[in-house]
Amino acid sequence: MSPQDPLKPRKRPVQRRSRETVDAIVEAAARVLAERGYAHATTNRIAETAGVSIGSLYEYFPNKDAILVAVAERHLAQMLDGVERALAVADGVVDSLDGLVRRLIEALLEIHERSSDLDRVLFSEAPHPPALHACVLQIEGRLAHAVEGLLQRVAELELRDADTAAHLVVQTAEALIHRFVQHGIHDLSRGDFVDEVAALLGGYLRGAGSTLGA
Amino acid sequence: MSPQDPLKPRKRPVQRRSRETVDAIVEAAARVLAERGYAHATTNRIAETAGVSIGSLYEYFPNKDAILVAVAERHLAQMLDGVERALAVADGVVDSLDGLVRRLIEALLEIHERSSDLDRVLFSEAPHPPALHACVLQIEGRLAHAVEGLLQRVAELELRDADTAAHLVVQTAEALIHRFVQHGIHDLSRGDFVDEVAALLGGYLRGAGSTLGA
Amino acid sequence: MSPQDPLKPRKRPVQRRSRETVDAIVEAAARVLAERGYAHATTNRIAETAGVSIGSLYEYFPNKDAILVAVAERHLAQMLDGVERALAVADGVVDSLDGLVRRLIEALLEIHERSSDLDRVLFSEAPHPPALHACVLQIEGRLAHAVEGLLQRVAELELRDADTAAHLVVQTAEALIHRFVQHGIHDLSRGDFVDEVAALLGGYLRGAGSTLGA
Amino acid sequence: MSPQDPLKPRKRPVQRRSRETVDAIVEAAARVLAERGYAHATTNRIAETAGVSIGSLYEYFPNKDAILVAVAERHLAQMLDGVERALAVADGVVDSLDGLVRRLIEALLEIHERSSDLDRVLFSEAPHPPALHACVLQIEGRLAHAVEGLLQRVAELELRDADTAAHLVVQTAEALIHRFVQHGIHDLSRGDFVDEVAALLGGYLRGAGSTLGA
DNA sequence: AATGAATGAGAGTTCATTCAT
DNA sequence: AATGAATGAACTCTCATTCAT
Repeated sequence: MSPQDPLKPRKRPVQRRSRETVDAIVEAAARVLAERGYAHATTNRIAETAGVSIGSLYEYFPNKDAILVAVAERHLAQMLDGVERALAVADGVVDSLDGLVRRLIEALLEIHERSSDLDRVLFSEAPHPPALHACVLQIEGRLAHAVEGLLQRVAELELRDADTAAHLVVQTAEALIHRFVQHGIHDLSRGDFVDEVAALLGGYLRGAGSTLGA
Repeated sequence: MSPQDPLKPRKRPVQRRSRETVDAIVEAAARVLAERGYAHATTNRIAETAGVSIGSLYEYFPNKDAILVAVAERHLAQMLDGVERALAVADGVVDSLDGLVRRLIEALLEIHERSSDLDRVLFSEAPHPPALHACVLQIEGRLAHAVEGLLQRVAELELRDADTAAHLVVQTAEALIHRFVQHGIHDLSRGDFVDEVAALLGGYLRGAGSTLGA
Repeated sequence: MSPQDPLKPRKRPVQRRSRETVDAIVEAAARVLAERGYAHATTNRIAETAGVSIGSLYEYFPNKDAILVAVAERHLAQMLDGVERALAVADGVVDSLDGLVRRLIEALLEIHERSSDLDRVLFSEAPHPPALHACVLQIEGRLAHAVEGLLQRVAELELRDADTAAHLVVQTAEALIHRFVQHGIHDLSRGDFVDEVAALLGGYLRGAGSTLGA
Repeated sequence: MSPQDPLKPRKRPVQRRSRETVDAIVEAAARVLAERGYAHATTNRIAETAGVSIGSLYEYFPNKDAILVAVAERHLAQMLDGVERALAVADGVVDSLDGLVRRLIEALLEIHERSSDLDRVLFSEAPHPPALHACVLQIEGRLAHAVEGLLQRVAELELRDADTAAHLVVQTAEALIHRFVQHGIHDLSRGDFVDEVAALLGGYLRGAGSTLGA
């Protein structure tokens, strides 16, 4: 009745059957997107892959982009989950800066490696409706927040603006890792790449207190 | 009829008139892509904007992606040109590391700001055929090479692997600046952003000799 | 399963609850048709508005057109009722021809004004299955019959074929009033319009005896 | 480039070939509409009937309703033409009121009889976008104007407001004839129907001078 | 060399209707 | 008697590409 947000799922699936349908659609969409790219991921193909009629698909999603957003949301949530789990190990332990940075890089790297095709489609190829962008922002914000919390426990650091530093670290890691996974960087091996990024971020964080303060 | 590279322009424009037609098409494509996005940049629209019939467009380009590649090539060449020009000022002068890094950041930032719409379309929205990717690689390689040359003149540095360092610097700067121009980073002002990136890259380069050497 | 008139309601609603459900559906359909037009009055929307599941709707109506016919029947019955009530006032009184004609026009006009949206949808926009047409015929017949009865009491008239005259009067009034309410006629004010139609019908009736007789 | 009127034909057909294409489409649309009704007159069916690809159809018409409007415009123009031709005979001759009225009725009747299917679809079944309505208004206006001119030559008449009278005559004749052709009126024969309408309009016009003046 | 009318596969989306629950 | 998830044929419309002129 109300002219609803054009990218929000159409109805809450209340019954178990419909919940499964929605899951099947999102799952199928992720696969089709990863395998064929955005342009060839047609709604009919997604429905077929999900083992669901096209009508059912449109029962739950008002249009193609809404599916895209749902896929991205699920994917980003999984990513965040993975990284948080990886960082959580450090929670009790007093970690060195280098250890922390490397754990972050490794976690992000593994996740990107596991879903590189979907990553490419979702964050390079597909249109970025505001809803998707907002979702990315939120996830990166939460990731930065988690990193910030850890940074403040590292004895050797005295950051002037931990918030900004955390954001820049996350953005830099994300961006470089995305590039590395997608098309490599200057033929660097995986190990060398990690070393370089660790050096980059470590150097930044060690200097960040004085730099901004200067 | 003969099997030909499907993304290379169809004929060498030998005559002057042809050359102008090709230029007009590429120019028009760049404008249409920037203004309407990849999805709405139809070949008919491009031809119309170029003041050329759709038939003529296909005389010079075998398909839509070939136009895309041509636009990207031209755009990247202009970008490289701009950065090289900006860095060239430093050629005679013995520059400080910080000065060099900031000049690089400023040059890239200005260029991205000037063409942010086209950048977004070309590097986020549009499909990335191998030919385009190769082109990007080449440009980034040349940029890294230029940066490497400058790095070796900076007295304070003793890089173990200047080549890799230069590549990473270029990639990091590129990636962060692209993100900053497209959707900002954590509400950082332009000035603060430049400071942070300078700190990031400066710290890396100063530490790079020992880190890799360790 | 048995071949059944495809536009007749499916089951006699014998029980009270069923009767209420049917009424709710017809009422909802009338509203949805008036508010969104035939093309956007989907059966799902009607069921939802009626507070009934789509399954239940199809329990009582074999298809969409059957709902349409039911709405039209109810609407026409209400119209007839209104006009008959308005004319009934004249029953005891010996009315002048002009008074009778004006009362008819006013009654029809008011009714059309009250339900102009539904009128438009029902009689202009929607398909006219035979069942609907039959219904219209019947109502107009009864209306003509009522008018005929009144005409015969008007002293000043001596109609040769009161039946035909009554039908023509009703048809003309109906048609002109429908047009006037839907899109106006030559910028005539409501009052002027009534005057003109009264003149038209009055003139016809006064002349009808001799004209046909000639 | 400009966001054009969504119901205006897309391009002026300049070359002869395209002019023929447009004509074929409109002609085919008229036939398909008349034969299958609005709901089943799909754009693909129209294109196929016209012997033209669906792409070509959308080259010249931005959407389905634009075709409808084009059909209506052509049809109305033909109708107007026919009536004007029929009335023109009276131009030189000093006609009696009854003669004039009958000639109008006959002309309209013949035209409606010739295209009753299309009439039904165009004016009852199909949606009435404003563009179509404007077109109807214009034609009826011109028809009324022509009738008004003739009325003023009829010696026996002294109309107070010839403009309004002409409009009402045209509207009434139109409406009744449309009904008569579509579903008959009270089993009246064609001849009787013409007599009745002539009586109706004649009576009105003869009385119109004094009625309005009263 | 250039034109632009024509093509048609295939896209996203709707909605009357069915049927397992 | 009632539900509402599921269906899928059919729709309108787009656009990269071809080819007769």
